[in-house]
Parts: sequence; structure tokens; C-alpha cells
Amino acid sequence: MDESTRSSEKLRQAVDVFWETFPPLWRMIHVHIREVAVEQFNITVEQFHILRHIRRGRDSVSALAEAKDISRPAISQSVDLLVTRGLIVRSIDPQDRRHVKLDLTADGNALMDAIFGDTRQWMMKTLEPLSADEIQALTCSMESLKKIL
Amino acid sequence: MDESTRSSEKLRQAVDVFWETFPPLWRMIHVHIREVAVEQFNITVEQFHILRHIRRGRDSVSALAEAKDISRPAISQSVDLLVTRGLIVRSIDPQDRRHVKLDLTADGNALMDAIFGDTRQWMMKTLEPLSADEIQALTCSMESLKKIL
DNA sequence: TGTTAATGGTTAATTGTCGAAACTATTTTA
DNA sequence: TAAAATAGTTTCGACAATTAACCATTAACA
Repeated sequence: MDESTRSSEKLRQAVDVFWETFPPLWRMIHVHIREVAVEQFNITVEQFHILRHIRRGRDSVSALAEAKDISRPAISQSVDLLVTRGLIVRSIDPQDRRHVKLDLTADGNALMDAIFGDTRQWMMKTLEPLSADEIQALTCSMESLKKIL
Repeated sequence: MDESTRSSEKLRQAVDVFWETFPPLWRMIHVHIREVAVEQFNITVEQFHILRHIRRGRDSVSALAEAKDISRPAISQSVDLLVTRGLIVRSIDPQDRRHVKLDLTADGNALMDAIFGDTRQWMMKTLEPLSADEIQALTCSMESLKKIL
């Protein structure tokens, strides 16, 4: 077995273990967020993700649509709902009057703080069984993944 | 700073880098699967996930509903569609006639083989820039995550 | 400079998916 | 044997997503 064959076997192995791990993990997180977001704050998980993106600086309908890979009208409607809920505000950019800037309100920020705080607690609790080395390896792995995205 | 404070800082760090990495990564995968599943095979990503679960042994409506955390009627309807598409078959378990066993048809299996093959190729290509050590660390991390789920 | 194209966003109409409630059928339990 | 629990489906209402058409603004260019 030559070098490249061996390394491609490793790759394949990584991909396979990925499929056994990521989907259930993501699902757990999804379920947890839903519990907090829906039951405590009465917003859907999708709305949570929109708020999350706005908080991270995606401040227009187009940017959100691109980030979430759904249509602009769909975003526009969700934004409508979140505006009426008082969680975000629209404001027109004087530099480019086509651009409608989106920002979290104080309420929106407070809600996100609460959900993130809660989720972080939960995730920390979930990861607690791991050893310090495993935590370290996990962090490094994610750093290297982030690098290639 | 005592021992437990330091380790909880590490945990928090892991959680934070997680949030910067996972959602965009998952989105990329989602987009890729959609490209293959929708454009080549004309099924939705959600349908793909149902087929994936069936393939992995979740062979009843209830098991799928539990695994995906959505209602049984929703699953039942999706299953309906996939049956009419000829991708899965329902069969009644003679041992327990309430239980409707779900199985992929030859077509369904072929479709999943194709999507998985394609996706694996794509993921391997995506992970290729990583060094052998990084791949190794990634695999280990996912093994340890799998352990605690 | 004035027309055209591109960008950013919304509205309207349609489709599709999900969930709750109600139902049938089967099996388990008391 | 009657009641309860389990497995699945059907119906119906609510919500979310898409496409097409639209308005406003800015950029491109002939």
C-alpha cells in the first residue's frame, strides 16, 4: 500500500466517523435550542438562527438569504415577524438607500444572551465527561476545520 | 486560578469555537447534499435524511419520528411520498401486525449509494488540505464525541 | 448624460410541510 | 374480557418557503 492510498483511507475513515457523529450531535443541539427558544421565548429555531446571524453581523436580507441559502422573500417575511415581535429593527442606510440594515433590539439581544447562556451551559455539561486532552483535541480539530471552510 | 476554573475556561473555549465552526460546516454539507439530491435525484434533503435513517436501521414510522424529533403524521406523509416514488416499501410485520416495517428498494439503495459516494468524494476533497495529524485529531475528536452522545 | 442593467427589498399567490386531534387496528395488561 | 397502550393513518388548519412580479435605488456604459 503506497502513501497516498493510506492517507486516503484515513480520510475516508474520518468522513465515515463524521457521519456517525455529526447528525445526531446537531440534532441534540437543535432539540435543546428548541426547548429553550420555543418553550421559554416562543420563537422557532429558524428564527433563532436568523437572530444569530444578525448578531454576528449579517445585517441585510440578502446577506441572510445567502448565509442561510434560502430565498430573499422567505427572509423578508421572517424579518417582518421578528420586527413585529420587537426583536429586531430595520433602518435605511443613508449611504445606499436600497440597503435595509437589520439590528437586534435590546430585547432581541437579551433574548439571545439568554439562549446562548443556556445553551453554553448545556453544552459544557455535555462535554464535561471528556478529558482535558480530549477537549484540547476537539478545539484544535475545530480550529483546523474552520481554517478550510 | 484553580484547577476547575481553568478547565471550565477550556470548555467554554471549546463551545465557542464550536459555534463558529459547526453551523457553517453543516450548512456547506447541507448545500452539497441538496445539490446532489435535488438536482440529480429530485428528492429533498429531508427526504434524504429519512432514507438515511431507514438505511441505518430505523425501520418504522415511530422510530423515524423519534430519531428526527418530528411528529408521526409528518413522517407518515413523507413515507407515503417516498413509497410512491418507489424508493422505499412498507411491509407488515407478521409478529406484530401494528408494526409497518420500512425498507429501501433497490432503487432507494442505489440512490443512497450515489449520494453518499458523491458526498464522500466531496468531503474528502474538502478535508484534503488538512495534514495527516489534523485528520487523525479530527477522527479522534469525533470518536470521543460519539462516546458521550 | 441618459438609458439600461444590476442590486436590494417587498408583495402576492401558490405549494408544501408540520402538528394536533381524531380515527382504525392490533397487542398488552389488569 | 374490558380497558389501556401502541402503531400508524387521515383530516384539517397554520405556518414557512418558492416563484413571479413589482418598486426603488445605484452602477455601468455608450
